[in-house]
Amino acid sequence: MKRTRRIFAILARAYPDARCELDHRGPFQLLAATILSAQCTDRNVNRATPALFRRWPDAAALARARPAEVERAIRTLGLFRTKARNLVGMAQALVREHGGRVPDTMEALVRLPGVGRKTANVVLSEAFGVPGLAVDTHVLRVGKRLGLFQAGDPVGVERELCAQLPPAQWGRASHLLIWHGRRVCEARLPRCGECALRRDCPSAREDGGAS
DNA sequence: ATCCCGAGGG
DNA sequence: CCCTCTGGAT
Repeated sequence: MKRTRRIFAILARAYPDARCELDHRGPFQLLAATILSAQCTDRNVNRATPALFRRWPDAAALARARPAEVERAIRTLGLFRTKARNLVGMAQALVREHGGRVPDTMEALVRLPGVGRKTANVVLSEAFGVPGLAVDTHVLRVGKRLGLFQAGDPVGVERELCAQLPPAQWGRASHLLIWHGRRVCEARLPRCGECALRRDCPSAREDGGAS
């Protein structure tokens, strides 16, 4: 759809620096950092990862870690019990089934503990250059306000957006929507007054809010 | 009080 | 569809 492409062109101009904000070195650390990013800000994640990766730099090391030790390293992130269990389980699965390497297919990634479609698409597009559109709460909210899709579920949204954009743009499109959702098109208080898409958004309101 | 770049389970 | 897991930031 032409409108969708125009919207992403505007976003690309507005946010030339939009990118994955998780600090990482290579596919494994990206995967780990992305798992940690659930329900907490990437700023908090980036504060915890240096010590985490210094101690457990790869899958082989993390696979042998004691979950309680990992919990202590990520305690400030919230959901630390679940995340620690998933990190160690993910690392063990990598060692057991993939020789300690991060797989580069959606099927293999979503089979790892704690890895869903969103995380898998981040890893695919960021680490492997495989086109993947990551749908999170921001993508859902911002896209709905803009009227970019009909679906209300992540899989349906992913399918619709992918159909409207060339594969080479899928990864970047994710970042642009997330970036915009965090900075301007916020959940409670969308700042329509300073939104680059004001003229193109059906939900934009003059008083600075959106539906 | 409420939210944060989710995933798993009922 | 719903719920739970979690603490830090605001």
